Amino acid sequence: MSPGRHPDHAPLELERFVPYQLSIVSNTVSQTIADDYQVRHDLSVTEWRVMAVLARFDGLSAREVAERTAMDKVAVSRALARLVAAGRVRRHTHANDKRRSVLGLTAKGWAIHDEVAPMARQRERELLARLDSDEQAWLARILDKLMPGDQARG
Amino acid sequence: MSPGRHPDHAPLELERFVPYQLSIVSNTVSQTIADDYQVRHDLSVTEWRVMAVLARFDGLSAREVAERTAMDKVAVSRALARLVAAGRVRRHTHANDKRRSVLGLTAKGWAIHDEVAPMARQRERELLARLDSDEQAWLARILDKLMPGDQARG
DNA sequence: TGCAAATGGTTTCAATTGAAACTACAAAGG
DNA sequence: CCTTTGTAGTTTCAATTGAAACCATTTGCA
Repeated sequence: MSPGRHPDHAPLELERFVPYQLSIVSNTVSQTIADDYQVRHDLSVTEWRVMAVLARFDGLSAREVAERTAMDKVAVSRALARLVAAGRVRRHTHANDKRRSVLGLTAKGWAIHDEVAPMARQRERELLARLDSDEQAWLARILDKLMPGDQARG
Repeated sequence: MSPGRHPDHAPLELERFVPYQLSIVSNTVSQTIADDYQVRHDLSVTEWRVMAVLARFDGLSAREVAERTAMDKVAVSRALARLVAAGRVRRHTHANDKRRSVLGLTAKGWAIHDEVAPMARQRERELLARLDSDEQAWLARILDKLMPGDQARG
């Protein structure tokens, strides 16, 4: 290598670089879903994730919501503040630990959930419709393997 | 109300919902790359993308950079402002159109590129190492199909 | 020509986000 | 008890981002 020069630059081909592709695909998909119904309900992606988790697991604390949504506790705290203010989530204090909150969807929250969830599934279907069934199966398998926290599982 | 599942409402299983998985995987991967070298060089992901594109295509305008990085023009403008200020990108005005800029990496820009690009590839390899070679091949194919702008190509 | 519309790029202002500090409560050890 | 340390959750402040307005130049066309 001659001094002071950079002879073999081997530039990255962004459009074939997997982390870049993932980011583009992910952002496009999330944006499509967000545009469609979440803007309509004045519901951010983070808020929707919190609602989705509370729909499955009633009575979680904010920390548990954070764990299950892969969001940090500040983001969860802010999402919850909005959701509670909007009457979509109820929050009361844990009987045996006054630090913890006990969270759940209200009737209004369920109503929104029941409208948004099928739509989200529909968007997922539309995304997957661009793949044939082999590709769909491989994608599911690949994403399972790439999800963090899955390294240990065979 | 007992804690637990609400099967009648068909709650979304976030961890099997493809858009969610994509977002988690994408963010984790990008963050890993960013932490590693880009923070070290005080280089954001957007700045790195601009540099990667200019490494391949010398003399692009800002708009062309925006097209090739899937970023909006405001983000590109800001990234360029920082890159030019840091002496990593040179910018001059197009001879026949004084609105357009003509962009390229400086020697300093190339030096950073030549350090970051191999590292980015290495991280990509580490990601893909979690998949077997069948899965790697399918992932490449699937991402190509899911990349926006690819719908038309058969 | 001359003037409206379009284009390339930047700036502004408000909303969003992230990191660290902070409050309140709980648990554990002396 | 009382002090230290840890945990749940919120607030604060600065940095980042996005949308719209903006400026300069070019283009289309009467």
